[in-house]
Order: sequence, then structure tokens, then C-alpha cells
Amino acid sequence: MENKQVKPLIKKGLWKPEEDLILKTYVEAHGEGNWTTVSEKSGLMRGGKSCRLRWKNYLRPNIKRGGMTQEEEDLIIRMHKLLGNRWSLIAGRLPGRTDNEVKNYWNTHLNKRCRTGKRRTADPSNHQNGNDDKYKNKSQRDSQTTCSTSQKSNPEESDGKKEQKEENTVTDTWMQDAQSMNYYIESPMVPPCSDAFLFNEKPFIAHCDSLVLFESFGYNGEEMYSQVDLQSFML
DNA sequence: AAACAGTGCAACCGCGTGTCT
DNA sequence: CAGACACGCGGTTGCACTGTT
Repeated sequence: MENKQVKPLIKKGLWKPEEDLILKTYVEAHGEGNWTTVSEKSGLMRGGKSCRLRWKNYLRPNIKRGGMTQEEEDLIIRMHKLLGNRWSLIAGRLPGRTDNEVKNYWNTHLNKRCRTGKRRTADPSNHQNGNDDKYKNKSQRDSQTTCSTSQKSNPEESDGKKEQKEENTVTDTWMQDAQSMNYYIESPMVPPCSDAFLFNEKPFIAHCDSLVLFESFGYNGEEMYSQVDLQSFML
């Protein structure tokens, strides 16, 4: 094996502003794609994946930074109810947001909130800048940590593809939560059509998620989609 | 003021899928 | 058809930052 090919040293870690500038300039000049050649031709000692991720999540135009608005947060919750951990699909409904950002936001803010049954109220003073956790005292955070830590350390949950079970648990919690609050219920564009759908073999509270659901299918007010439609969409 | 603990987020990794040859 | 390659996605990790003791 003396002819072992020497791989170029791939740089890792946080991106520097100079690197961002190089990548941005290169992509704007040559367009997206061929990420593996970007590092060679641009002079960046980064892997193609890293370049692609950096561009997609931070450098491309129209990226929206900063805390989620209440509308975005509500949409994420409803989309997650419908789609599960399909972050790219969810992010696709949020202009300027990336799948990574949505995923992080869910894991750090929304997931534990759903689990604990807590939710952001309509009172804007409760969550103005997306950094609400910073203002929680220790006892509040400790109760949340139990959830997030157990999620991380539970070997059953580290399996990756057992999201179905977790999904059902969250669904139950969220459904109870949603039913107890008017906050998510009202959607002026869709009539309350109750259990027209099944989701994870459970009745789907359509009047809670109808906005997301019909948006996803391009609902025009005339058609009613069947369970089969929904399942084929989920596949 | 220092040490410690918790949190949030950027980035990496592995895997699945699509495309090309 | 099969293998190689590129891309995209979701899960996970590492670390800087912030709050608490």
C-alpha cells in the first residue's frame, strides 16, 4: 500500500468570516452545485458537505435570522404534527428558514414545551425575542432538562427510526393540549371538519391541523382528501 | 471572582436516494 | 444492471455562552 493516496487536509470547525466571503463569492460566481470541487477551486480547505451546508444555512440570499415569530412557531408545531421530523419539508413552508434551524428550534424550544404541556401564550411579553429560555430560573430549566436529557440518553430513543412511538406520545400530549386551548383551533379558511383523516392510525383532529393539512395539499375549498391521499403523501 | 451546570446552535456524520456512466 | 459519485436529510455532537451557586 505504498501508493496510498494522500487525502487533502479537510478543515473542520466553525467557519471564519474570510471563509464565508470566499465561499459566497465563489458560489455567486459559479452557481450552486459541484460542492466537492468548490473547496479545490475556491481554495477553501473544506469538504463539499461543509460548503454546501454553510451556503444553504447561512450564506445564501434571503436567509432569515433571529427568533421565530409566533406564526412561524405555530406553523412548525402543526407541520410537525402532520409530517413528523421531516424538517426540510417543514422548513419549506417557512420562507427564509432552514431545516437545520427548524430542527434546532424544535429540539430546544418546542419539543420540551410539547412534552411538558407548556406553551407560549398569546401574551407577547412571554416570548418576545426567541430567547425566552434565558429568562427562566433554574427550577424551571431543571424540569425541562429532565425531558431533554432523557431524550438524549434513552437508548431506546437513540435508535433513530423509532420516531413513530415518540410521535404518538407527542401527538397525544399535543392533542390534549390543543383541545384545551382555543389558540390553535381557529382557522378561518377551513370549516371544522372533525375526524376526516387518520394520522398514525389515530383520528386526526382536522380542525386543529387543517390549515397545515390543506395548505400541504393545495386545498381549494371543494375537495376533501382521503386517508389514502394523506398516507401516500406521507410516504 | 471562580467554578460549575445548563442551554442553544453551528457543524459533523452516516445513510438513503438519485443520476450518470 | 451495477458501481461510482453527488446530493440531501435527519440525528447527533461539540463548544461557546449564560446563569447559578
